[in-house]
Amino acid sequence: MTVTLADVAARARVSPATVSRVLNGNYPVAASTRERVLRAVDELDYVLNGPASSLAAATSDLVGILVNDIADPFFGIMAGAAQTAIGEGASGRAGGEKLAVVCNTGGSPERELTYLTLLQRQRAAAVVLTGGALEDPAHIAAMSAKLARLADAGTTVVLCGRPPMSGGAVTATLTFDNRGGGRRLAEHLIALGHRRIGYVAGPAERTTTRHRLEGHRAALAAVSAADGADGGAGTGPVPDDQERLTIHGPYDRRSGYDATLELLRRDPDLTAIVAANDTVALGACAAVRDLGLRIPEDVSVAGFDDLPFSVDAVPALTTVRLPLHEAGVRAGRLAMGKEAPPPGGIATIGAELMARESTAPPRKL
Amino acid sequence: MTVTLADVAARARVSPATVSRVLNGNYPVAASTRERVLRAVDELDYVLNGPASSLAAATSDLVGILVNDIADPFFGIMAGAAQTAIGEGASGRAGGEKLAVVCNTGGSPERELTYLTLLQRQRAAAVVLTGGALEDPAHIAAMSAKLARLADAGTTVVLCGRPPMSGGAVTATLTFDNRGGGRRLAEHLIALGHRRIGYVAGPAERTTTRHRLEGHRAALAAVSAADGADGGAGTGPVPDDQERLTIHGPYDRRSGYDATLELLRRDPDLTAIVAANDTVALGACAAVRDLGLRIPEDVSVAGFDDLPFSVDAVPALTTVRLPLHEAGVRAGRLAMGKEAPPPGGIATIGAELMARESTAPPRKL
DNA sequence: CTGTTAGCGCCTTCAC
DNA sequence: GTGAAGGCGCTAACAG
Repeated sequence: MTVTLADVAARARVSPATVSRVLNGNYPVAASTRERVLRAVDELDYVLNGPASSLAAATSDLVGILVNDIADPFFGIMAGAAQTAIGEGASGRAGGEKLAVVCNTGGSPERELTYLTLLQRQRAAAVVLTGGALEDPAHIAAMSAKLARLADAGTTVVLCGRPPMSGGAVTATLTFDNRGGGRRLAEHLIALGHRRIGYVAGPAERTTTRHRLEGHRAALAAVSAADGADGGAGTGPVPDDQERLTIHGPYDRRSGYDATLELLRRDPDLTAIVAANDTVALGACAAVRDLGLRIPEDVSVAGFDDLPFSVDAVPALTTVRLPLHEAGVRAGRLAMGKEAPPPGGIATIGAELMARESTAPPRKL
Repeated sequence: MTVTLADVAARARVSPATVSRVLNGNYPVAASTRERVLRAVDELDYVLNGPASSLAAATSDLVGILVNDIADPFFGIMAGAAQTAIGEGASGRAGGEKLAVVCNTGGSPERELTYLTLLQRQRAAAVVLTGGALEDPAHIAAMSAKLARLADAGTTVVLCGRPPMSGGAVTATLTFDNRGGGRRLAEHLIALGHRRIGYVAGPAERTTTRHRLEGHRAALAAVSAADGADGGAGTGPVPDDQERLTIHGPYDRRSGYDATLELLRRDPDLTAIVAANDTVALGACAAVRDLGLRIPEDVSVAGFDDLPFSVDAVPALTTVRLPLHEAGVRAGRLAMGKEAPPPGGIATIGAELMARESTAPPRKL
């Protein structure tokens, strides 16, 4: 029924081993022989049996890319870039390519582990984990163990936009400077004169959430110390109870909307809202407008990530740019061994402030 | 080094065959035996060898989902929904799950075929193709042939948000009513009084592009016939040369921006711009604003898809809603055989007009 | 440079 | 309900 390597060998009048060699291209074969084999492959419309090949070779050409939310362009951009970088070297004829494949965990720790097991089962050549990690100690331990096993089995592990993990299982880590980005964004608002700033944070247990928030708080703490109790140059002092001005929620539009309504209810004198990311910021903008307030005259709003739609928001969204595409490409190359890991295995990727129209000096009270 | 099924059998004091039976769960095994085997699996931290298993069984648990652009939420939402639907039935312990995996073609026909070959190689259990198809006859023929081979090998093929293909290879097709959506959107604008409407279309050779445009043109042709030469109730007659008011380009923000500038240069009297999708519409909005025109007072703008950000655009974007999530879930279930195919194998999914603030009656001249 | 020989780890009839 | 044996299709030493 299905044509096998032996059939090709018969038609080309060579041994199966020779066919295997020309197909894998990692062994010298006479040009004329190769020619004959390739022709037989075409004539028979032969397709290699992946499982058989993987079984015999004890490796596969599968590369897994794990993302938290495939519907979020934040992950889509990174994953697409990584997939492209991995798919390169395509000889057109589906020769030695890897099958780069993205797996959507939906942010669920169980599914994250399940996917890793599934990939382990397939003897994946490499695994790329993208985006923030969960801070639950049990889950971290489970992940470390799982990654260690994968590495043992020869799978390359790359982290992209994710904090470093202890243990030697990880080949390379590309981590975003979320803390620095958060800090610079807050400093930008402070420089404009803002002191009462609401913060719509992401899910509490995620590293990305914590780091961005820490950067934000650090900037506020610094100005608080400098200004003294009188509030310095800005509109009053930095409020003491930052917790009250922070609301956690998922990384979606709805969370931004609801949290912003609540923040402005708790403290109608807020002059700015900072959101966990651009999507959340969009929701925040909608809430501000629905309250009859203007952006940025009445309330400034800022996001994070600089997704493609952010520049088209009205007013254009002030945010922090993360080089998602570049990071994805690099992660892909790292996973394929096309690029040497950074010194120490860890590279920090900068986050750049993009000051646009959604932030401005606060209205004088 | 790596623990095999035989190791588990030895530890559980049963035969390899028995271990296989409890792992696959498709054969009666005594409860006590099963218990013992499962314990051994846990103690040894055994992970099934996928390739070996697939080779012996001649099937794999891999399911491929092909998308044109993973960074576009249009595809992300469908793919995520499909992946979730396929991943269901997870017994928690990575038992009988499928490995649902998304492949990004980047809209390239070669990569589409390459991915199918790769999936064929892996003996994928099912393949879901999402989004519009290329209309190049050669590519269509190649795709049909490839899908036929996949189907022959036992792979289920499902089309989601894609036009039907001839040939019996496809198990089920879910196709969007792009034509109807385009028509209803145009009718909405016509009812508001618009007659001179610019159209920023997608890539010329894609079915989605053509169908949406056809719907649009059909509505205009109808009103043109009804109004007669005097222009009827609207602001003047429907222009004859629709080609001149149509510009093709990729499905991205930039294309919308550039094409809109060009359209308004060609005909400054346009009262509305219709975009191929919401992302393009965002670019169109930016261009209109940069020309110093107001939306919708000076120019109405509309999109297609109703992606999550569209409701937060300012003004909120009039668009056509496609039930992407529902379609994705259904495609996933179809791929898993959890749901019977629609009668005739083809189901058309409706497209609903979402009239919002970015469209209004044209200013009187 | 090419052919021969063993398995890779598992599933699946068959017997019991 | 369980064990024994053969083979799935390919690759990787070895020879030659």
